[in-house]
Amino acid sequence: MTETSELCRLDRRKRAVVEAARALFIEQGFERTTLGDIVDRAGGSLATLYKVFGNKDGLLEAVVFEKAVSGADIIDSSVAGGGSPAQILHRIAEDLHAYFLDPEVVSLVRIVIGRSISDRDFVRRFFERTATRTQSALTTVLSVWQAEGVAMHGEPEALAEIFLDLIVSDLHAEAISHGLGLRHSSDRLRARTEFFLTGAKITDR
Amino acid sequence: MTETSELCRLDRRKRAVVEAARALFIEQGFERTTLGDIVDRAGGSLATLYKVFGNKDGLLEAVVFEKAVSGADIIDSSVAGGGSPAQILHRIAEDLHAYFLDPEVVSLVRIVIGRSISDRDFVRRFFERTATRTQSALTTVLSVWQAEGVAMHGEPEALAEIFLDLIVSDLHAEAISHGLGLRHSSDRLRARTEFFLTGAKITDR
DNA sequence: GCAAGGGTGTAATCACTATTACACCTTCGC
DNA sequence: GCGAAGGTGTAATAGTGATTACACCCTTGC
Repeated sequence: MTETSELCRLDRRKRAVVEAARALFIEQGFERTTLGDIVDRAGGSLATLYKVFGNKDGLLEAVVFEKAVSGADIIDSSVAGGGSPAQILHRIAEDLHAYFLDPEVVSLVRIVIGRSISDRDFVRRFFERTATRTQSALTTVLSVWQAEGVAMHGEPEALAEIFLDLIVSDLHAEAISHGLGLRHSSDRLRARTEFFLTGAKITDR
Repeated sequence: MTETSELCRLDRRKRAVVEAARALFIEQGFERTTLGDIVDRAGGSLATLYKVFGNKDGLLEAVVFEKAVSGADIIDSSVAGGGSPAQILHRIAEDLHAYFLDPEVVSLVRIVIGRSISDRDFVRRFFERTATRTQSALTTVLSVWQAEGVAMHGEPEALAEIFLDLIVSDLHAEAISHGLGLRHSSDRLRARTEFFLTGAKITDR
């Protein structure tokens, strides 16, 4: 079987459908988007969509998990940049914030929350791949610092949780309030990271 | 109010419908609850429901805004209890937390978020009555303390925001993750309040 | 008691949309 | 070119559920 050509065609179709679906879900929400809308936008046919994704829920799954990236990679690469704990935390804060406030991510989160009422398992899998993993990555970073002799007040896990709450809370707020006049300036972010450093009694050097 | 007799019949009906609707919305979500379900549970008739609430959206509005209490009252009564700033903040934290983690409140928030995609105005009004008002109440409290000479590091408004993020973030997490193994112990709450006091450099007398 | 008007129960209406079925094309290896 | 395998377009199917219409039954003020 020379599947390359087969997969290629199918794959292109798949991708086009997922992309159209994502755009429409973000724009109008999951329930309000009809499969007809999606096919109109993506081209192709309803029959193919059903063959590939099974049903509408399967399509949502494909859309969501394509974008469900954990912040762990962001944290790791921020750490790799080197510097003092304070410098690294400032960098992590900025990078995470930028990622989590990406409008597409926010919209997807909003959709996932909406579905959480009827499908708990779905939302569990989503957050295991995103929030949970991000938190353990940060916990690890703090633990390592602690082992290296960096002074800090509190358990790494609890501190990681607090830090993420301070930084990512804007994602929650955005997802919840739909951009209700939040100011997420760079200064504000720096101030919060400083607040964290003070609260955790992490002294730079 | 001597109108009891007149209002009584209609009012009783109204209340029964709102109550049934709330229970069902919380249980199954807004979209999955049919007006038939509600009438079955509340008694009465579909015709009355339409006469009183106009349509399904009107009913949701009635349900949500009945429970949309701001945390401002909670804050005010915590303050009225007296004590040092630290003591008061600990009390506020506990009371707010208890209120915001009430399963009914969490479920309603989840529903509101779900609707936010299609109806921004609705969610705006909801959060203006709840979160926004809570935050200004706390800002006022901190400002007063500051004026009275309590040392603190940072603007009252920014600090109020941070405090609420630290304390109420569990509401977000609950609403978002649908109770994905969160531990919200009393110790954890106290630790976070302590963290806040340290970060804000508020010294207790 | 008794009309009148509000409340009730039921049965349409009406629109919508996921899902399936099916008969026609396209592509692609040969 | 050719013949499948797979893709496409369109038209059912089918279930749902908001909304409306309407004919009945209470309550209630007289």
